[in-house]
Amino acid sequence: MPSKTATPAPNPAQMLDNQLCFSLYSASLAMTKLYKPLLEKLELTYPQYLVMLVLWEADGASVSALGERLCLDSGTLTPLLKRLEAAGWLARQRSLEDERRVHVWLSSQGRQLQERAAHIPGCVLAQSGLQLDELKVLNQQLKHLRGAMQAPAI
Amino acid sequence: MPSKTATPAPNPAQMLDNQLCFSLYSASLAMTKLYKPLLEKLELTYPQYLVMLVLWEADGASVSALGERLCLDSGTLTPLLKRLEAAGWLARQRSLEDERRVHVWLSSQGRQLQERAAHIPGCVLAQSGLQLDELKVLNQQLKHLRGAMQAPAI
DNA sequence: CACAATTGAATTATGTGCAATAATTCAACC
DNA sequence: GGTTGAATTATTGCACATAATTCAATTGTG
Repeated sequence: MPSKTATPAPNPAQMLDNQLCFSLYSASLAMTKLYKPLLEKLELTYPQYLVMLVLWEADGASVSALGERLCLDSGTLTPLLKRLEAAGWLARQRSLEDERRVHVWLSSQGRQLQERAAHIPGCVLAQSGLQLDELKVLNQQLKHLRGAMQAPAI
Repeated sequence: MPSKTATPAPNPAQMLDNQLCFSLYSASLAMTKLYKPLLEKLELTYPQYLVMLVLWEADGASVSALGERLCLDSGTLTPLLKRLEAAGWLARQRSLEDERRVHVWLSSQGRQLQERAAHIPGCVLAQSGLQLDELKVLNQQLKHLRGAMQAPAI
């Protein structure tokens, strides 16, 4: 029943509990699950919610601008945007000036959704059990980490 | 070209840069991309690598034990384990004591892979630009956050 | 022992992420 | 004006994640 050779080398650097990557990964999945019941009422998925956040700040952004802001590429965004368009939250329109570009415009329903979603950050904060200060610090640390990881290899 | 009503209410709580959820989400995706070139040489995906980390610590774990450890369910793990089995890293075997259970055993190649993967944590640490201390603190904070988010709603 | 409830894994359907490729358009040059 | 090269989006294929369902095996209860 036990493996022939017991764990050959209990390398601490290879233990799951010591992996920042796993904490990040599992915390991110847990966060998505936390949002799910809140977003279901708006009929949004979590990545769709992120797109709406961007559009509430910058309506009319191009697909590539959305991608840059969210660190996602068009292969992810195009079908996602089509679903948001089918749901009536926005419209995609090819730019007249540069027909390579596609811009995304909120519908009036899409703009109204901002108010209906205004309670969500507070709900999540409450559920997380963190103080606002802690949250801000962690947010900064994670932004810093993301920046470091996106930097080109030396 | 601009939207009819300019941003109706610039609610700071709804701005992308203030969302811990997005920092978490984007940092996690960036982390996966950081691992990708390292794991490609071992022909593992990132979630597959996590499974291997668990098995190197606890060979013969059941599917449900793996799921509990990794916060993943059988719908994710079953096809993933089948791919790892097809690649020759492990074997799945139904328990004789309780035939509902399926246990996962490393092959000798799977055990040998641990050494071939031993350099990865160091590579990622170097690329992240963090000091080991910072990393440990962040790891603890994220584990705490995950725990809070997994706690049942009040 | 009978039988309902529970558990564990697999299956199915939907929605991301991402790499690779294709198609289209724009800009610059000849 | 036509052509070439770069930029941008769309498409395709694969691998997760998750919820919901199904099915078999086990456990608990009387």
